[in-house]
Parts: sequence; structure tokens; C-alpha cells
Amino acid sequence: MVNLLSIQFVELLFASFSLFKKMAPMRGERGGSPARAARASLPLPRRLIRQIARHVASSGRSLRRLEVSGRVIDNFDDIEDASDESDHEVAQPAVACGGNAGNLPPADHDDDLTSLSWLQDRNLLRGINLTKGDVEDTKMIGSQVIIKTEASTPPPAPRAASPPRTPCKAPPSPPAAHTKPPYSFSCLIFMAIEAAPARALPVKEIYAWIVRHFPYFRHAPQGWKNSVRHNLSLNKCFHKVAAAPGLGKGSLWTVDPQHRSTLLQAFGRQPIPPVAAAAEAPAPAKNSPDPQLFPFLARRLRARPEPGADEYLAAATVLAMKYGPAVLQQLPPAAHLVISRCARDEHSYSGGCEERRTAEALLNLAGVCPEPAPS
DNA sequence: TCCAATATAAACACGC
DNA sequence: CGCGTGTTTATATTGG
Repeated sequence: MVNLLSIQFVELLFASFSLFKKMAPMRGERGGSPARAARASLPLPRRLIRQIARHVASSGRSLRRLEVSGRVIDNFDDIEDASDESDHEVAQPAVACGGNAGNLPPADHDDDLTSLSWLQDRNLLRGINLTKGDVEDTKMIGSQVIIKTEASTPPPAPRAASPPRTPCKAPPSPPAAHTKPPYSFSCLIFMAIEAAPARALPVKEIYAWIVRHFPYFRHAPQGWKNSVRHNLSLNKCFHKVAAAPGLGKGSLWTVDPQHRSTLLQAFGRQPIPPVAAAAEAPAPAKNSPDPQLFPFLARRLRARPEPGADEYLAAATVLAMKYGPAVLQQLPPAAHLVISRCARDEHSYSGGCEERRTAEALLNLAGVCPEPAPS
């Protein structure tokens, strides 16, 4: 079997090289200072390295050493200090690309180099599975990237600043009751509705679900409920259906199946879930979901879903976002295949390529390895 | 700078 | 009238 991860990493290097070439006229091809030359020897885009460092930092650790294809980066001060102007500077890749263009992403994919979602898309961060503790940790990513970390000492002082608006590309801090969840309101609503047995909830229940699973909102300013209602009304992904008799005030809200992929894309724009929450140890941390959180989703996933039913992709995504990828490993391999096929087949309109990339990114994020399509 | 996505606030209507 | 729900508008923020 071909080492897919290695291929993907070669793609990363090739894509970086393409970007490097694209940027050349802007940078001007002059001889550089020694410092510049040293910076230019980085085997990864500077911004990419910073994003990896921030992701590692989100677990309370610090990035100490990053090894890419045998090339070592161990001075991150220089990278942090570098100006934005040099963000895209990448040395010519140290590996031969060997005419792998057939597997290259579309040209516009280069833009994704500046986005963490691109890392997910290319499956590079999947291997990051840091654990708490002070011992040094070494991880392999894509069999060619090695990240060494150590516990940050001292841990960064909590900032009194208000929580960042979501979504944000920066990885979220480890979950805590006082921190705002890194999910947008549409994602929160999506999760709440998808987790419901009937996949329909009245507003009140949506509030309750959010408060139950994200304690931040227990003491958040009341405006967030207004935001939820605003989101339900304005977001065409959510539909109001007739209220069941005896429900009381209000209607039931559902996710429009036609717009589920939009919500999935929104999920794809969310930052990677906190590594601590994604660790396979199911010991529920503070603010982490109850194991019984999504019994219906889990049942759906285990019930050999029909091919093409993208709600299983949604369910898989929601499950993985909440439990971590380990949840999906409990599923039969056939379920992985169905999810994979669904992701590839369901979107055949003009934007299908993007849809597929998003779906595959979500699968990667969820830890599901899509099987290569049969030729 | 522009734009899209999102958050937040507020006003208002409606029905119980 | 109060309250919850739903709609709409306006504005701010953030990141690409």
C-alpha cells in the first residue's frame, strides 16, 4: 500500500514550492543577507510553522523542535519575530517532487497555505495527539514531520481580554468553563439539532443543549440567546417546521438537508478541537461531553448507513468534533467506506471539488481515512 | 481597502 | 401586561 501520508507531505512541499515561485517576482530575487539566507532555508512556510506552534501551544505545551524530512527547526524565536512580509518564504523543497502533479490540488489551493484548515485538509495535523504532562513528547506526522514539545513553563497568564469572536483560525485554548467555545452559533445550533433524536428542536431546547454542553453560556451575557434566534432566522440552513401539539410556544427548528454541506463547510472553518479533548482517553475533562451525549448519532453511524446519505458525514463530524477521532475508530470499517463514498459522490455540481476537499478535510479532521476511489 | 462571515444589540410584531 | 419567540435592521469585528 502506498504511503498516502508521505505523498501528501510531498504535495505540501510541492505546493509550498509553487507558492514560493509565485511569490518570487514580489520578493525580488536578490542576494540576501546571511540572516535572510538562514530564514530562507526553512523547509516549511513560516506561517505554517507558526500555526503548528500555536496549535501545540494550545495544549499548554511549547514547540521545541520541528523536523521536516530530516531538516530540523529548533529556533522558533526567529520565526515568531519574522515579519509578515516573509511569511511565504519557503526554500526549495529538499525532496524531489518527481512529477506528482497529477495529485496536486487545484491552483487556487495555494491560497490555502495561509489557513490552518489547509493543514487539516492535507492531513498533516492528524497525527498530533499530545497528552498532558511534563514529559517531553515526540510525535510523527505523516511519517516525515516530527514535532517535539515540552510543557510550557510557566503557563501563559490568562488574559483578561474578552473572548475572541468565533470562528477564529487560532486553535482554541483547552476547554474551560469560562472560555467561549470556538464554534460559531450556527455550528452550535447544528450540533444541538443533530444531537436530538428527531433532529428537530425548539429554541428553548437549543438554548438548553448549548448551556448543558458549553458551560460558558451559563453565565454569558443574555445576548447570546438573541444571537441564537437571530442565527436561526437569518441562516437559511435552518428551517422552522410546524410545532408539535403540546410543545407550547414556538416552532421546531431543523437543519435543511440541502444546506447541510454549508454547515459542514462552516465546521471545516472551525479550528481544530482542543487536543486534550481529542485524546483517546475518554476520561471526561471539565466541560467535555458526556459519553452519552450523542447516542442517536452513534447509533446512526453504527447502523450501516445508506450510501449517499450525507447526514452520516454530518453525524461523523459532530461525533468527532465532540468526542475526538477515537470515537470513529469504534465504527465498522464499512461505515468509513460509506462515509467516504458519500463525501465523494454527493456533490457533483460545479463546486464539487471544493465540496470534496471540505468533506475530506472533515473526514481527516475526524480521523477517518477515506479509501482511495476504485479506478 | 474591500468583502464575507460572524457576533452583538436593538426594535418590533405576534401570540399565549 | 409580561414573556418568549421570531424577524429585521444596523453596526462592529475579524480574517482573507
